[in-house]
Amino acid sequence: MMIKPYMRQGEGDELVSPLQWTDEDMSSPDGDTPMSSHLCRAAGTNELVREMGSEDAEENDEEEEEEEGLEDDNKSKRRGPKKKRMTKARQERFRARRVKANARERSRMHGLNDALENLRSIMPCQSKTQKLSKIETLRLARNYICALSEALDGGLSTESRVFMETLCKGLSQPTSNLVAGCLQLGPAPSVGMRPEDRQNVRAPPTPLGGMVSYSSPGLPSPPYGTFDSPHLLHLRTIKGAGFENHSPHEYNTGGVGTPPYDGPPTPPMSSNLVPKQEPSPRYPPQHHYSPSPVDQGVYQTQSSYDGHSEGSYDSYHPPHMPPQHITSIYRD
DNA sequence: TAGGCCATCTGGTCCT
DNA sequence: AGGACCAGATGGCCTA
Repeated sequence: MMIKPYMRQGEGDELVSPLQWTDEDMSSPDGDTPMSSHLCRAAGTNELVREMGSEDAEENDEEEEEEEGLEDDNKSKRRGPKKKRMTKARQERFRARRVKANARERSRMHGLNDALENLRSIMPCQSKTQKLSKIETLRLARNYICALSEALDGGLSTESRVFMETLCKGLSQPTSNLVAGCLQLGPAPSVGMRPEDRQNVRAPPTPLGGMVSYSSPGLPSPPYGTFDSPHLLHLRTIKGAGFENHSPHEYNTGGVGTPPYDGPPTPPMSSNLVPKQEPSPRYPPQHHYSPSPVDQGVYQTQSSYDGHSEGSYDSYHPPHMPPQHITSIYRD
């Protein structure tokens, strides 16, 4: 159990949140520095501290009920709405509310995480060793939907390079590598994979008779997961199928300063893709994949993801930008 | 050690 | 009044 800074150790191992602190907790050992230091640390705000004066804790209940709603005569007159004094009774109510609200919020976030986990579970790429982060899960999900939509429209083969490019758009390099690794699995799907990931490998009913073969050479043998091709729709491959769909994610301003998501495809699938090679044995199964400088050279191009805050990630949709044509040396 | 990711607490706002 | 939702703040954990 993590000990949160705003918690204190209870009697046993249990942790006590500020809202469960007793009055004693709210006073420093010397007795004159009440909860302010705790709560300021806890919430990054001193609003509560302002409301909950330490003197209130000294008052007995009768005084509290009596004072509630009364004005504080001896205090200087201040503008703005008067704040009710935080009596002991109000403190208790406040704590109870806060504790309940915290629990609800926790529960809500857990629900959100569960939903995200469900989403992860249907993603085409899964790895037991490299869990997709929340943001990457959402990005990949969006890409996946876009790619499948394109495939449904018949403009994109699920085995094409463009399909993978679409999947990798805006993803971080590690995630792109994961996707690429999933797609690169050929006749010997287990080669270069971690043992725990190998069991995930399923032979998909692809026209190629195996896993979607899609690789790039510099791709080190990975902690990659599997590309769950049965998810895919295997449509006819359209020769020379360009990348000219018009879903919003394809529009970008290009170049540096491009909004995080709508930039050019993530490097691994981009212009540097080279013919497939045997996975390198230099990445032992236990080693978490970390591209060597050489490998990075293979995969690293301008990433629209890096260097941008995530704040504007999904909010930016250049309205009337022409679709980007991906230049590629790759040929189907 | 810096940076990414995460869980949690918190106060504000909106809605019922 | 109370719940849902949201965003900010904070600190722990992990990895490069």
